[in-house]
Amino acid sequence: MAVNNLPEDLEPHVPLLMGLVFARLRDRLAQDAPALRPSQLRVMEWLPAEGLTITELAERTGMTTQGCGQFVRQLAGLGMVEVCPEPQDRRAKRVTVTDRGRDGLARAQRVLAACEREWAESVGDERYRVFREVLDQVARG
Amino acid sequence: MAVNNLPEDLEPHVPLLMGLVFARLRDRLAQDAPALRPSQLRVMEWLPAEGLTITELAERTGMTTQGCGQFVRQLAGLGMVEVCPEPQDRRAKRVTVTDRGRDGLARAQRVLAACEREWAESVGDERYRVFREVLDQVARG
DNA sequence: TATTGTTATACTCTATAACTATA
DNA sequence: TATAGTTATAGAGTATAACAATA
Repeated sequence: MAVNNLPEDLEPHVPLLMGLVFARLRDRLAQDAPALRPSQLRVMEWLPAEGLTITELAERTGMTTQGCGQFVRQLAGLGMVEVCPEPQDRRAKRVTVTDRGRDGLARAQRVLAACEREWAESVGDERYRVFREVLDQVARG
Repeated sequence: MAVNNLPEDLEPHVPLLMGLVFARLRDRLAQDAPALRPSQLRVMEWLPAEGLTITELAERTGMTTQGCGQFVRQLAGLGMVEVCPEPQDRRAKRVTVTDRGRDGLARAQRVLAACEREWAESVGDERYRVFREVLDQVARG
Protein backbone atom coordinates (compact mmCIF):
# COMPACT_ATOMS: atom_id res chain seq x y z
CA MET A 1 0.00 0.00 0.00
CA ALA A 2 1.32 3.43 -0.96
CA VAL A 3 0.12 6.79 0.21
CA ASN A 4 -3.02 7.56 -1.71
CA ASN A 5 -5.09 10.20 -0.01
CA LEU A 6 -2.88 13.22 -0.27
CA PRO A 7 -4.47 16.18 1.48
CA GLU A 8 -6.18 18.13 -1.30
CA ASP A 9 -4.52 21.42 -0.42
CA LEU A 10 -1.00 20.06 0.08
CA GLU A 11 1.76 20.88 -2.38
CA PRO A 12 4.03 17.84 -2.08
CA HIS A 13 7.57 17.93 -3.40
CA VAL A 14 8.80 16.28 -6.55
CA PRO A 15 10.26 13.04 -5.13
CA LEU A 16 7.08 12.34 -3.17
CA LEU A 17 4.99 12.74 -6.31
CA MET A 18 7.38 10.64 -8.36
CA GLY A 19 7.26 7.98 -5.67
CA LEU A 20 3.49 7.81 -6.07
CA VAL A 21 3.82 7.50 -9.84
CA PHE A 22 6.40 4.73 -9.38
CA ALA A 23 4.06 2.85 -7.05
CA ARG A 24 1.26 3.13 -9.59
CA LEU A 25 3.48 1.81 -12.38
CA ARG A 26 4.80 -0.98 -10.17
CA ASP A 27 1.27 -2.12 -9.45
CA ARG A 28 0.28 -2.01 -13.11
CA LEU A 29 3.36 -3.98 -14.14
CA ALA A 30 2.80 -6.55 -11.39
CA GLN A 31 -0.75 -6.93 -12.64
CA ASP A 32 -0.31 -6.94 -16.41
CA ALA A 33 3.34 -7.92 -17.02
CA PRO A 34 4.39 -9.93 -13.98
CA ALA A 35 7.12 -12.01 -15.64
CA LEU A 36 9.81 -9.40 -14.94
CA ARG A 37 10.19 -7.34 -11.80
CA PRO A 38 10.93 -3.64 -12.29
CA SER A 39 14.56 -4.04 -11.25
CA GLN A 40 15.01 -6.89 -13.72
CA LEU A 41 13.40 -4.79 -16.43
CA ARG A 42 15.83 -2.02 -15.66
CA VAL A 43 18.72 -4.35 -16.49
CA MET A 44 17.17 -6.19 -19.47
CA GLU A 45 16.22 -2.99 -21.25
CA TRP A 46 19.80 -2.10 -22.00
CA LEU A 47 20.61 -5.28 -23.92
CA PRO A 48 20.82 -4.76 -27.70
CA ALA A 49 20.15 -7.66 -30.10
CA GLU A 50 23.83 -8.58 -30.32
CA GLY A 51 24.16 -8.66 -26.53
CA LEU A 52 26.71 -7.16 -24.16
CA THR A 53 29.28 -8.41 -21.71
CA ILE A 54 28.45 -8.13 -18.03
CA THR A 55 30.90 -5.28 -17.61
CA GLU A 56 29.33 -3.39 -20.51
CA LEU A 57 25.85 -4.02 -19.18
CA ALA A 58 26.93 -2.81 -15.74
CA GLU A 59 28.18 0.42 -17.32
CA ARG A 60 24.93 0.98 -19.20
CA THR A 61 22.77 0.39 -16.15
CA GLY A 62 24.99 2.29 -13.76
CA MET A 63 25.44 -0.73 -11.50
CA THR A 64 28.57 -2.44 -10.21
CA THR A 65 29.68 -5.49 -12.20
CA GLN A 66 28.95 -7.57 -9.11
CA GLY A 67 25.38 -6.40 -8.79
CA CYS A 68 24.90 -6.72 -12.51
CA GLY A 69 26.27 -10.27 -12.47
CA GLN A 70 23.71 -11.21 -9.86
CA PHE A 71 20.87 -9.93 -12.01
CA VAL A 72 22.24 -11.71 -15.06
CA ARG A 73 22.32 -14.99 -13.17
CA GLN A 74 18.77 -14.42 -11.96
CA LEU A 75 17.56 -13.58 -15.46
CA ALA A 76 19.38 -16.55 -16.96
CA GLY A 77 17.66 -18.77 -14.39
CA LEU A 78 14.33 -17.37 -15.55
CA GLY A 79 15.24 -18.03 -19.18
CA MET A 80 15.10 -14.33 -19.98
CA VAL A 81 18.71 -14.03 -21.11
CA GLU A 82 21.35 -16.40 -22.36
CA VAL A 83 24.96 -16.23 -21.21
CA CYS A 84 27.65 -17.53 -23.58
CA PRO A 85 31.44 -17.45 -23.37
CA GLU A 86 33.12 -14.92 -25.64
CA PRO A 87 35.53 -16.64 -28.03
CA GLN A 88 37.73 -13.54 -28.40
CA ASP A 89 38.24 -13.09 -24.66
CA ARG A 90 37.88 -16.13 -22.51
CA ARG A 91 37.39 -14.03 -19.36
CA ALA A 92 34.25 -12.41 -20.73
CA LYS A 93 30.68 -13.59 -21.20
CA ARG A 94 28.12 -12.35 -23.67
CA VAL A 95 24.60 -11.77 -22.41
CA THR A 96 21.79 -11.86 -24.97
CA VAL A 97 18.01 -11.62 -24.65
CA THR A 98 16.05 -14.81 -25.35
CA ASP A 99 12.66 -15.01 -27.08
CA ARG A 100 11.09 -15.32 -23.66
CA GLY A 101 12.97 -12.23 -22.54
CA ARG A 102 11.90 -10.28 -25.61
CA ASP A 103 8.30 -11.20 -24.89
CA GLY A 104 8.57 -10.12 -21.26
CA LEU A 105 10.12 -6.82 -22.29
CA ALA A 106 7.51 -6.19 -24.97
CA ARG A 107 4.67 -6.83 -22.54
CA ALA A 108 6.16 -4.47 -19.97
CA GLN A 109 6.70 -1.81 -22.58
CA ARG A 110 3.09 -2.11 -23.72
CA VAL A 111 1.92 -1.64 -20.15
CA LEU A 112 4.06 1.46 -19.72
CA ALA A 113 2.90 2.85 -23.04
CA ALA A 114 -0.73 2.25 -22.04
CA CYS A 115 -0.20 4.14 -18.78
CA GLU A 116 1.29 7.03 -20.66
CA ARG A 117 -1.60 7.14 -23.12
CA GLU A 118 -4.05 7.19 -20.22
CA TRP A 119 -2.18 10.02 -18.57
CA ALA A 120 -1.99 11.99 -21.79
CA GLU A 121 -5.72 11.59 -22.27
CA SER A 122 -6.38 12.61 -18.69
CA VAL A 123 -4.26 15.78 -18.65
CA GLY A 124 -4.39 16.69 -22.34
CA ASP A 125 -1.97 15.74 -25.10
CA GLU A 126 -0.22 19.07 -25.28
CA ARG A 127 0.28 19.34 -21.53
CA TYR A 128 1.51 15.77 -21.38
CA ARG A 129 3.96 16.48 -24.19
CA VAL A 130 5.42 19.38 -22.19
CA PHE A 131 5.59 17.17 -19.08
CA ARG A 132 7.49 14.50 -21.00
CA GLU A 133 9.92 17.01 -22.48
CA VAL A 134 10.67 18.69 -19.17
CA LEU A 135 11.11 15.33 -17.44
CA ASP A 136 13.55 14.27 -20.13
CA GLN A 137 15.47 17.52 -19.88
CA VAL A 138 15.66 17.45 -16.09
CA ALA A 139 16.66 13.77 -16.05
CA ARG A 140 19.50 14.31 -18.50
CA GLY A 141 20.77 17.22 -16.43
CA MET B 1 26.89 5.78 -9.90
CA ALA B 2 23.67 6.04 -11.88
CA VAL B 3 23.23 5.93 -15.61
CA ASN B 4 24.27 9.28 -16.94
CA ASN B 5 25.08 9.11 -20.63
CA LEU B 6 21.75 8.32 -22.17
CA PRO B 7 22.06 7.89 -25.91
CA GLU B 8 21.07 11.26 -27.37
CA ASP B 9 18.46 9.81 -29.71
CA LEU B 10 16.86 7.42 -27.23
CA GLU B 11 13.35 8.05 -25.93
CA PRO B 12 13.46 6.39 -22.49
CA HIS B 13 10.27 5.60 -20.64
CA VAL B 14 8.92 7.50 -17.67
CA PRO B 15 10.20 5.33 -14.80
CA LEU B 16 13.72 5.36 -16.20
CA LEU B 17 13.69 9.15 -16.39
CA MET B 18 12.20 9.46 -12.93
CA GLY B 19 14.87 7.11 -11.64
CA LEU B 20 17.52 9.45 -12.96
CA VAL B 21 15.84 12.42 -11.31
CA PHE B 22 15.65 10.50 -8.05
CA ALA B 23 19.34 9.67 -8.24
CA ARG B 24 20.16 13.31 -8.81
CA LEU B 25 18.08 14.40 -5.84
CA ARG B 26 19.54 11.67 -3.67
CA ASP B 27 23.05 12.89 -4.44
CA ARG B 28 22.15 16.50 -3.75
CA LEU B 29 20.53 15.60 -0.44
CA ALA B 30 23.50 13.42 0.56
CA GLN B 31 25.77 16.36 -0.23
CA ASP B 32 23.85 19.29 1.22
CA ALA B 33 21.47 17.78 3.81
CA PRO B 34 23.08 14.54 4.95
CA ALA B 35 21.50 14.35 8.41
CA LEU B 36 18.43 12.49 7.13
CA ARG B 37 18.36 9.77 4.52
CA PRO B 38 15.62 10.03 1.90
CA SER B 39 13.62 7.17 3.44
CA GLN B 40 13.79 8.84 6.85
CA LEU B 41 12.69 12.11 5.30
CA ARG B 42 9.74 10.34 3.75
CA VAL B 43 8.55 9.36 7.23
CA MET B 44 9.42 12.59 9.09
CA GLU B 45 7.61 14.78 6.60
CA TRP B 46 4.20 13.56 7.64
CA LEU B 47 4.53 14.56 11.29
CA PRO B 48 2.50 17.67 12.22
CA ALA B 49 3.53 19.86 15.16
CA GLU B 50 1.25 18.02 17.57
CA GLY B 51 2.64 14.66 16.52
CA LEU B 52 0.99 11.38 15.57
CA THR B 53 0.82 7.87 16.92
CA ILE B 54 2.85 5.23 15.10
CA THR B 55 -0.30 3.74 13.62
CA GLU B 56 -1.41 7.13 12.32
CA LEU B 57 2.04 7.83 10.90
CA ALA B 58 2.04 4.42 9.22
CA GLU B 59 -1.28 5.27 7.56
CA ARG B 60 -0.01 8.62 6.33
CA THR B 61 3.18 7.18 4.88
CA GLY B 62 1.55 4.08 3.46
CA MET B 63 3.81 1.76 5.44
CA THR B 64 2.99 -1.09 7.80
CA THR B 65 3.00 -0.20 11.48
CA GLN B 66 5.97 -2.54 11.90
CA GLY B 67 8.05 -0.81 9.25
CA CYS B 68 7.00 2.56 10.56
CA GLY B 69 7.95 1.58 14.11
CA GLN B 70 11.43 0.71 12.94
CA PHE B 71 11.89 4.12 11.36
CA VAL B 72 10.56 5.83 14.44
CA ARG B 73 13.06 3.99 16.61
CA GLN B 74 15.87 4.92 14.21
CA LEU B 75 14.80 8.56 14.14
CA ALA B 76 14.44 8.67 17.92
CA GLY B 77 17.99 7.28 18.17
CA LEU B 78 19.17 10.13 15.96
CA GLY B 79 17.33 12.66 18.12
CA MET B 80 15.09 13.63 15.21
CA VAL B 81 11.81 12.66 16.90
CA GLU B 82 10.64 12.17 20.44
CA VAL B 83 8.39 9.29 21.46
CA CYS B 84 6.15 9.78 24.49
CA PRO B 85 3.44 7.59 25.98
CA GLU B 86 -0.13 8.73 25.33
CA PRO B 87 -1.94 9.38 28.63
CA GLN B 88 -5.38 8.65 27.10
CA ASP B 89 -4.41 5.26 25.70
CA ARG B 90 -1.58 3.44 27.39
CA ARG B 91 -1.03 1.21 24.36
CA ALA B 92 -0.21 4.14 22.10
CA LYS B 93 2.81 6.39 21.70
CA ARG B 94 2.96 9.90 20.39
CA VAL B 95 5.75 10.77 17.96
CA THR B 96 6.78 14.40 17.67
CA VAL B 97 9.53 16.17 15.74
CA THR B 98 12.38 17.61 17.82
CA ASP B 99 14.24 20.86 17.11
CA ARG B 100 16.99 18.82 15.56
CA GLY B 101 14.43 17.05 13.38
CA ARG B 102 12.86 20.33 12.31
CA ASP B 103 16.28 21.59 11.31
CA GLY B 104 17.03 18.44 9.29
CA LEU B 105 13.69 18.69 7.55
CA ALA B 106 14.12 22.37 6.79
CA ARG B 107 17.56 21.79 5.30
CA ALA B 108 16.29 18.99 3.11
CA GLN B 109 13.36 21.05 1.96
CA ARG B 110 15.65 23.92 1.06
CA VAL B 111 17.78 21.56 -1.04
CA LEU B 112 14.73 20.24 -2.87
CA ALA B 113 13.42 23.74 -3.42
CA ALA B 114 16.79 24.81 -4.81
CA CYS B 115 16.76 21.90 -7.26
CA GLU B 116 13.31 22.84 -8.42
CA ARG B 117 14.31 26.47 -8.91
CA GLU B 118 17.30 25.36 -10.99
CA TRP B 119 15.12 23.13 -13.11
CA ALA B 120 12.55 25.85 -13.62
CA GLU B 121 15.26 28.25 -14.70
CA SER B 122 16.70 25.65 -17.05
CA VAL B 123 13.48 24.68 -18.82
CA GLY B 124 11.50 27.89 -18.42
CA ASP B 125 9.10 28.86 -15.66
CA GLU B 126 5.94 28.26 -17.64
CA ARG B 127 7.01 24.86 -18.91
CA TYR B 128 8.13 23.87 -15.42
CA ARG B 129 4.77 24.95 -14.04
CA VAL B 130 3.00 22.65 -16.52
CA PHE B 131 5.39 19.82 -15.61
CA ARG B 132 4.62 20.24 -11.93
CA GLU B 133 0.88 20.33 -12.52
CA VAL B 134 0.86 17.25 -14.71
CA LEU B 135 3.07 15.37 -12.26
CA ASP B 136 0.71 16.26 -9.44
CA GLN B 137 -2.32 15.20 -11.44
CA VAL B 138 -0.78 11.90 -12.54
CA ALA B 139 0.48 11.12 -9.04
CA ARG B 140 -2.92 11.68 -7.46
CA GLY B 141 -4.50 9.43 -10.07
C1' DT C 1 49.64 -5.68 -14.24
C1' DA C 2 44.95 -4.72 -15.65
C1' DT C 3 40.54 -6.55 -16.60
C1' DT C 4 36.45 -9.95 -16.39
C1' DG C 5 33.76 -12.11 -13.68
C1' DT C 6 32.56 -14.63 -9.02
C1' DT C 7 32.06 -15.31 -4.08
C1' DA C 8 31.29 -13.67 0.37
C1' DT C 9 29.38 -10.40 3.07
C1' DA C 10 26.71 -6.55 4.48
C1' DC C 11 23.52 -2.64 4.45
C1' DT C 12 19.00 -0.33 3.49
C1' DC C 13 14.22 -0.55 3.00
C1' DT C 14 10.69 -2.61 3.50
C1' DA C 15 7.17 -6.80 4.42
C1' DT C 16 4.78 -10.79 7.00
C1' DA C 17 3.88 -13.44 11.13
C1' DA C 18 3.63 -14.02 15.82
C1' DC C 19 3.42 -11.91 20.04
C1' DT C 20 2.38 -8.63 24.34
C1' DA C 21 -0.08 -5.22 26.61
C1' DT C 22 -3.95 -2.53 26.87
C1' DA C 23 -8.77 -1.23 25.53
C1' DT D 1 -12.20 -9.48 21.03
C1' DA D 2 -9.89 -5.64 18.74
C1' DT D 3 -6.20 -2.41 18.63
C1' DA D 4 -1.19 -0.36 19.46
C1' DG D 5 3.04 -1.53 19.29
C1' DT D 6 7.27 -4.90 19.35
C1' DT D 7 10.14 -8.80 18.06
C1' DA D 8 11.75 -12.03 14.83
C1' DT D 9 12.51 -13.11 10.41
C1' DA D 10 12.94 -12.63 5.57
C1' DG D 11 13.29 -10.91 0.85
C1' DA D 12 14.53 -7.36 -2.74
C1' DG D 13 17.91 -4.48 -4.36
C1' DT D 14 21.83 -3.07 -4.21
C1' DA D 15 27.13 -2.18 -2.51
C1' DT D 16 32.15 -3.26 -1.07
C1' DA D 17 36.07 -6.34 -0.61
C1' DA D 18 38.68 -10.14 -1.82
C1' DC D 19 39.54 -13.36 -5.14
C1' DA D 20 40.46 -16.39 -9.61
C1' DA D 21 41.20 -16.67 -14.33
C1' DT D 22 42.67 -14.60 -18.34
C1' DA D 23 44.73 -10.83 -21.11
